[in-house]
Amino acid sequence: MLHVAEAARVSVATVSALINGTATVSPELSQRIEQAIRDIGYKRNAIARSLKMGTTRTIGLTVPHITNPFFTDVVSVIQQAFDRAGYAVMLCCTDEDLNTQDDQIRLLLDRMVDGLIVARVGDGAILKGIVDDANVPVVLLDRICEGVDTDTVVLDNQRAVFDAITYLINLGHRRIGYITGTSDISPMHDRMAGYREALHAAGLPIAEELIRFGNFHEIDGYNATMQMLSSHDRPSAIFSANNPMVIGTMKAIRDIGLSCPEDISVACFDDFPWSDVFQPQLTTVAQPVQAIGEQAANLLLDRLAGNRDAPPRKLVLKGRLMIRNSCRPLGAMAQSVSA
Amino acid sequence: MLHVAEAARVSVATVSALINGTATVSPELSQRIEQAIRDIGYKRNAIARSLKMGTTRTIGLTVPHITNPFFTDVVSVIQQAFDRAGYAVMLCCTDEDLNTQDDQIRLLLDRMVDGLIVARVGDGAILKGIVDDANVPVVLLDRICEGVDTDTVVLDNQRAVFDAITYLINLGHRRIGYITGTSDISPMHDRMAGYREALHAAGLPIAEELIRFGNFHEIDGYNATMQMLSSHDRPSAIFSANNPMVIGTMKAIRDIGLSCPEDISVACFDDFPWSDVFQPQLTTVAQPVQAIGEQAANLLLDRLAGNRDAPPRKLVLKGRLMIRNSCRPLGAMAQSVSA
DNA sequence: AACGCTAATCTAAACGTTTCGATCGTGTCA
DNA sequence: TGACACGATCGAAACGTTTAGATTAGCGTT
Repeated sequence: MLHVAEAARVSVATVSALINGTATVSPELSQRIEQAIRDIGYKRNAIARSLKMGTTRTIGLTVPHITNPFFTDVVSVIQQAFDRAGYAVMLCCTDEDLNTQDDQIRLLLDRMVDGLIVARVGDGAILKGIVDDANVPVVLLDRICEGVDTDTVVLDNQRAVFDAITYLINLGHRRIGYITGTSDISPMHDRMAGYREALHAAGLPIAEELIRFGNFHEIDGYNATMQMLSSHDRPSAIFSANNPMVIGTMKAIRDIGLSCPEDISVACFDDFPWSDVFQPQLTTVAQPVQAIGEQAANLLLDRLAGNRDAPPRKLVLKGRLMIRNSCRPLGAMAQSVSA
Repeated sequence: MLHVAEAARVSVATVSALINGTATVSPELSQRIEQAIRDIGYKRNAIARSLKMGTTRTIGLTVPHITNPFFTDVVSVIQQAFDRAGYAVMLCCTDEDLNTQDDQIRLLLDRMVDGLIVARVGDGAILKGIVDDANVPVVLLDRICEGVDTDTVVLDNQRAVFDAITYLINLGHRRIGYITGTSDISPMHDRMAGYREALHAAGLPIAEELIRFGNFHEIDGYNATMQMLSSHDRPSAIFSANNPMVIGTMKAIRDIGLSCPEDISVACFDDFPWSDVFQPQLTTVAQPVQAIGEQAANLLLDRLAGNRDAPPRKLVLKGRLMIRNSCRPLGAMAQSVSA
C-alpha cells in the first residue's frame, strides 16, 4: 500500500480510504490510485488488516471424522454458507480423540478465528475452559455438551431411534440387537435412551447382551455383530447407531453366511446416497443434513454480525425414518395382522 | 505480551526470547515470565506473528466437491498430514465452477496461505495468473493443468480405464456405454482416451452414441443411462467415469425395470466403502487415495521446508481394478473360452 | 475582507509480534 | 588493574494495515 501511495503521489490513508470506501476521495486521486494499484498489482494484506481490525473473517470447524457421510454433508453445507458470507473455513478432524480436539481448538483460537463450530468429543470441561477465555462465539453441532452453555443444533436422537425401534417391533421383532458408540457423547446416549424407551413402551425386556459398544468404526460394527450372531439366541434384527459401523454389520452378516433381510433385519442411523440403489436397500434414520448445516452456520453468522448477548439458542431438529427393504416382517406381525 | 513483560518486570524482547527459545534467558527471569504468562493467561497472537514473520502456517485446499467420496478421503488424509506438521488447513469447495474456484483461490491468497493444494477446474490460464504473482508453492491434485508448471500428483487415468474396459471386453462385451464428465479437465480427457484405446486395441468400433457427457452429478448419470437404455440397440455394459454419476446409472437401470448384472453390466471409476457389502457389488477402479493425499502433502511440505527451486515434480500413481460381481460374462466370452 | 464551514487529504499512532544492534555487568586473562 | 570477551537484557524499528484527529483549500456569508 505504501508503494501504491508513492506511485500515486498520495498518502496511504487516502489509498485506504479509497479501497475501503470509508471516505470520499476526489476523482483525480481515485484514478491515479487505481492506476497505481493496477500497475503494481497490489493486493491488500489480509493479515495486517486482521491485526489492526481484530477480525480474521475466518471460522474454525471441527468434526470427528470427515469420512463419515453425515459429517461430510454437514461440512459441505457449512462451507458453502460461509463462503457465501465471505468467510474462510479452517477444517480440523479430531478423529474422536479428546486431546486432538483440544489441540486443534487451541490451534484455531491461536489463529484468531472469529468463531467456532464444534462437533465435540468427550468431556466438555476442557472445551469449556478453552472457549471461555478466548472470547469467540461457539456453536455446538450434533452433540450437546453439559458444561458449556452456547448455541447448539442437534437432532432429537432419542425420538428418532424410538421411532426406528418401534418400527422394528411393529414388524414383529422381539430380540433387537443394538450397536452403539461410546456413550460419552450425547447422541449415543440419547439414541440408546430411545432404544430402551421403545422396548419399554412395547413391554419388551431389555437384554443387555444385545447391546454392544464400539468405537464408531467399521471394524467395531463387524466385531459386535459377529458376537451377537454367534450366540445361541441371536437377535432377529440389528440396529446400528452410526453409519460406518453398519458396514461392519453387513460384512459380518455376509461372512457368517446369513443374508439380510431374509435371516436378519438391519437398520441404522444416518442415511447415505447409495441407500436407494443397492440391495438390500437399508432402512435408515435420515438426518436433515442440509438444515443442520445451515442452521449452525446461521447461528454463528448471527453472532458474528454482532448479536453477541442474546441467550444461547438450542435448536432440535427431527430425524426421518427412511423405510426401505432391509427389515422384514416376522411371524409375530403376521399374527397381529390376522388378529 | 506487553502485559506479561510488565508483570514480570522485563522487556517484551525477553519474553519473546523465552517463548521462542531464540536466546538464553536466566532462570530467575524465566520463572518470573512463566508465572506472569500463567497469571495473565497469555496466548501468543498468531496474526501479529504471521505479519512479522511473513508465514501463516496455514495452507489452502480446494476441491470440486467434498461429497465425492474420492475427495472426501483425500481431504481427510491431507488434513491429517498437515495437522501433524502443525499447519492449519483452509478448505474450499469450488462446486466444479470456474469463477468460484478463482474467487476462492484469491480468498486463500489474500489470507496469506503459505501454500496451496488445488484440484482445479476448467481452464488453467487464470489459475496460472493468480498463482504466478502470488509467490506461494502450489501442488496440483488429481488434475494436471496445461499452462501451470508445478508439482503434481495424478493417477494414470488412461491406463486405469484401459484396463477396466479391456476387462469388460474380455468378458465378451462389445457395446460398452461410457458416461463421462465434461472433458475440459484432464482426468476426464485421459479416461476417455483409455476407453477409446481399449476398444481400438480390441479391434472394436467406437460408437459415438454410446458416449455421453454429464456434469459429474447423479442426475447426469441417470439421464445419460436412460438415453442409452431406451435406444433400440442398447449397450450390454456401462462404464461411468465418476462415482456420483454411477448412482444415477443404477437408479436408471432400476427404474427402467432392468437389473445389474443380469441385463446390464456396470463398472465405474472410484471405489467406495460400501462396494463390498451391497448387491450388486460394484466393479470399480480404486484410486490409492491414501497415497495420493500423502504425496500431495509431502510435495507441499517439502516446498514449505524451503526446497523452493527444485524443478516441478510430477507423480503418476496407478489405479487398481477391483473386480466384484457387477459385470457378467457374455456369450462371446463362452465362445472364446471354448475356442 | 474576515470568518466559518465543508470536503479532501494527510500525519502519526496503534495493532502484537520479532529481531537487530546497543547496553550493561561480570569474569578472565595478561 | 585495565582490556576484553561474553552472556543477559533491553530499546526501538519494522511488518502492512486502519483511523482519529490535524491540516489545508475552497467557498459562501456577512
